[in-house]
Amino acid sequence: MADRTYATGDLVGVLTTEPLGRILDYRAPDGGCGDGDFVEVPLGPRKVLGVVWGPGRGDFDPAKVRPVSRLLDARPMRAELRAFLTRAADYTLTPLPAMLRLATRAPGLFDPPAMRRILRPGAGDPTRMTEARARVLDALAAFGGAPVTQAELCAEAGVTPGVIKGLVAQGAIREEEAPRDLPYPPLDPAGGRLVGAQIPAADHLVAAVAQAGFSATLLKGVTGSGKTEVYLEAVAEAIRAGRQALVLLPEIALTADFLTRVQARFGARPGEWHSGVTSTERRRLWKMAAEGGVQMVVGARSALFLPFQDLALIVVDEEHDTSYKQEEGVLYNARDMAVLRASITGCPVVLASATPSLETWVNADQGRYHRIDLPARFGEAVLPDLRTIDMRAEKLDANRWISAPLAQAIQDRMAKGEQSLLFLNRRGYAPVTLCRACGNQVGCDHCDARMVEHRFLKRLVCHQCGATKPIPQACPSCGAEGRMAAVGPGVERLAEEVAARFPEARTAILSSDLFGSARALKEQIETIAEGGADIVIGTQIVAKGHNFPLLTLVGVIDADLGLQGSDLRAAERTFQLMRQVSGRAGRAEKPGLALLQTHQPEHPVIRAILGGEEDAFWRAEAAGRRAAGTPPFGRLAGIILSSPDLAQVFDTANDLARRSEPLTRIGAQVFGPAPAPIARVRGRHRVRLLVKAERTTALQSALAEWVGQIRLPANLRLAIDIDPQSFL
DNA sequence: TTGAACCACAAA
DNA sequence: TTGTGGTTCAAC
Repeated sequence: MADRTYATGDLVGVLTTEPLGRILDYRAPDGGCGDGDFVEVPLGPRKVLGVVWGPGRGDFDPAKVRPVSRLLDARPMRAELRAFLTRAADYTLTPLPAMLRLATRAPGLFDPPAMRRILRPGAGDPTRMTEARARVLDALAAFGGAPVTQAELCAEAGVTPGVIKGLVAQGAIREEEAPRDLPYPPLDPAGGRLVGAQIPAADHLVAAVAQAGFSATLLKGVTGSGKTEVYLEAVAEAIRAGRQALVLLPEIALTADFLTRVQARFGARPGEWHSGVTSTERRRLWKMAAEGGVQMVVGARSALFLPFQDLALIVVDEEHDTSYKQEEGVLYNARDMAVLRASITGCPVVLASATPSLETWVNADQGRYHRIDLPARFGEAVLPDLRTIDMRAEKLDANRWISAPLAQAIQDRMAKGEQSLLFLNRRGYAPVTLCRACGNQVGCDHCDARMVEHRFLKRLVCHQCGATKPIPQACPSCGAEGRMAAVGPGVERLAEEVAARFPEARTAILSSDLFGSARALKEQIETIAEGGADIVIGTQIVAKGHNFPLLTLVGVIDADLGLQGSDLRAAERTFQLMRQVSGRAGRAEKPGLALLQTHQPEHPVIRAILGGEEDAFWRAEAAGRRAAGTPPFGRLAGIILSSPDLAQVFDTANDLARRSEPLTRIGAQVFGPAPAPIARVRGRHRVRLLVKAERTTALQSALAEWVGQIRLPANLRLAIDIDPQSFL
């Protein structure tokens, strides 16, 4: 769609961020406007943000059409981003205004340009050189003349503002006024040393960037194979071409580590985008993305909606990670949307993982994606020796979870000064608190979830909604005193067992809820990497890209955990998690060992993990899914209805199920309604329907027609989840 | 999403 | 009659 311009008074369509069903007609303001212009328009008694979205439809009473209030001071939204928002809205069945909100999520975007104070090297010398002052001047020089704020310089040099003030007073640093939103320091693409198989892999990606058309590549390589270095070469190519690159990471906790690596490679930090970034910084990055003042952005899934001026490459790192799926508000999978954006933009997308998702594996297998396999490098991590411990043969005391062979292995590592990691994917102290008198389990008051004891917080916590309450002395159900018992292990409790059995060991727990900030977590990780702990106890979080060079043993406390339930992806997820976690152990000079405690050592997933026959495992999974007609060979959509009124949700859901004609017409099946996996969350009852269709059908339009048949009661919410992560 | 308009009902 | 709370509707 080519951009049009409109003369003063012409009818234009404006998309606002208000949840209205349609694009509204306005009159172009004095001086005219063009497609993509950010505008402020009157809406009822209010003024709201909008984007000019094509010519007006002219079907609204001309006397009631109001003029655009004003043009906002921002680069117009490019046709490419508008097309992406439209297609993403259509695909996810999300109203377009909600999509626009995702793309304008930075405060103060349209404030008039403001100035702020920046620092530059001055002509004078400090009267007295102290260590802190030297650090400041070094840090300032390191910015290479790029504008720096006082806060940035303080952080970089590790000093308080007082030190800088002193240097300013003495003329060693000069203060200047500069526009508030500054370009990011330039990245230097030169350098980059690759070895072995990295070289042809990087060549391929660099060529794809240079060629500048859409292509999708699966970059598969185990931890330590140098995936990151390889795709950073593709980023370097984008920078050399004066264009922009986006790297998506699944988790904020990973960004700090990653930014350091980028800085080491390119000499400066890229733009950083996620929920933890200050609003000032977000506004700066949003503007610089639009103006070309940032060459590389590292971010969480929402970075996909930034208004890049000239995007040349998208990388989705750890593409299999489930946190790419947005599960609240607008429901989308950032990995899939990244592919969509790349195809609309016409640039390469690289999906990187050691353990790709089945969808990506199939796409590569069928030739839709190019596939590059990186072998482990010499001297780097290699897959450890994997063995199971059959827990049926182990007789453990009550409240003990570490088997004798595992304990012995830990003892051996300690004797050698090496580290062990115990992996248990359960936060808190104990997953269940029950009354020994009546058997009642303490649940959340607002959700149908059990509350998890967190001894660290001295409270019970609902992992669904976050509500907490004190650990009861008397049973809330039968009133019996002192009969409450903690049942089952969480990482905190496992730590207790470790402390009892290895009193001389230094232990560390890595669990997402134990750290107030990403920084505290990073410090803990660094301490461990430097050898500050003998035994590390961790949840999921340890599976994600942290390197512990001294680690040679991984003990998986409960390898069966992920296999429970009838979720289709359970096998896939367990396989990935076990591979990732066990991949943490060992390097060539210090071989690693991974011990999986399991009650079902003959389970096909456990055997596949042990056998290391990866492609065989994927092929078997793919065959199973193909036979069942489930993704990626069929399509699914989840419909979640929620309301405080239980009867109302069921009535509406049954009503929907009865009117399934628009779906059966395209050969789709409707299952349900059934209570959602967690039937009540935050006081709202949730009911779920599942729609299954063939891959090639027009599922979205049928769904829209189907849902459009019924009028929703006021406090009932309906969410459509295309390609749900979990389906049951 | 927001604000205004509308309606029912209770208090006075 | 006034006030209050909840629901419904339009917005260009």
